[in-house]
Amino acid sequence: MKIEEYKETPVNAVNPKTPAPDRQTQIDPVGYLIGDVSRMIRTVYDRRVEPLGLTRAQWRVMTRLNRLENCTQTELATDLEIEKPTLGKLIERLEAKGWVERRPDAKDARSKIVCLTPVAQPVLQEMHSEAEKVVAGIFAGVSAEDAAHLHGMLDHIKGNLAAMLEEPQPVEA
Amino acid sequence: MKIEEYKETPVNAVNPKTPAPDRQTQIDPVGYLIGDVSRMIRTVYDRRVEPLGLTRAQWRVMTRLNRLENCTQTELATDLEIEKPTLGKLIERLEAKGWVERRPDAKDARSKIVCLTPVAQPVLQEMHSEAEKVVAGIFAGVSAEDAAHLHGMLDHIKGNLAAMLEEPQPVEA
DNA sequence: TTTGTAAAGTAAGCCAGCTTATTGTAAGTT
DNA sequence: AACTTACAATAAGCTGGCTTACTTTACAAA
Repeated sequence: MKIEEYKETPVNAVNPKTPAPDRQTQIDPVGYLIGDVSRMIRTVYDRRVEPLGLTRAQWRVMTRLNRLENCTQTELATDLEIEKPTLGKLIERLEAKGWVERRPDAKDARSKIVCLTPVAQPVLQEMHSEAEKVVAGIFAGVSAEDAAHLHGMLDHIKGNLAAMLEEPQPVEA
Repeated sequence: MKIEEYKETPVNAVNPKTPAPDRQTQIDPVGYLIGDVSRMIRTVYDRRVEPLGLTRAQWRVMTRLNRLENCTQTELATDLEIEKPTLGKLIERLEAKGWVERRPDAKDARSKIVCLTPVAQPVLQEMHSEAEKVVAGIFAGVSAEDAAHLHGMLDHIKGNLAAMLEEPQPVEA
């Protein structure tokens, strides 16, 4: 996996030519910052976990599986918020590596139970320990108050976004 | 493009079984929140722009191209922070739709100049107008002070992340 | 001038996401 | 009991990200 370069956030990538309304001049770049931070968090995790032989999508599957214990593919896909065919392909690769098994479901012949093999345990241990270090590093120098404030604002913004997503699709003229 | 479902942020997807250190109980979920918000912003844009017949990756290309005017593929790829082959495939599709053209570079026979066609203009107009509405909606109810604070904290976190990305790869035992 | 290195774009091939369509099984209806 | 509907998993095929390897051209150095 590639180690991404981190250049400065582009000052304004969406509305370069629009005479920006005052609110926006202050607010707009925050959108990009959020995207940058989100992407960088993923990249830091990726880099730490890559030596274990896992891709991002794969360790997500392993982690969830560890929590859900034994479950069907559909349950796992729902929990991961990915589609069933996407998960199916991921499981194929993990099965090929011997970290995961598919067993028939005794209660329903349609479904298959996915479970981790013992081989996967040490890998999971490493993942946990790396995750702790990364979280600590990300919030270095951030006070609990600031973290709470950040949380509150993101929550508010998330609420706005959720509302926008529930609106019926605006029909373009 | 699919309209994503927004369930609650999973309380703790990385370290479910770890007895979380105090700082973390407060801080950890923020990482997920950031991811959620980032993803939701993208999805809101996607939904608005989808009726124009563009995917996310495609409108990103169009928008940047509008700012950079005429430029080579390499320049554009660098600006978009994607790799050249990735951009190449995107341009192929945009060219097929008639929104973009590749012209030989008079100054360098190796490179090609990418430019928007007149057909693309109305599409860009729509994109701008939608982008404005979305930005306004996202920050509804957020004061300028809060926005500034948010910006500051994200900037700090981004700094931490940048430092972590510059560290040499920690060798796994 | 020739030669060697570097850069622009493309080809090929992998991973991961999606949608749509199929197959097989479960379960509910008549 | 037969039928229909719903659901689990997969197949097929698209987009979009990546890397590695290749071709063509530019440029610099011998």
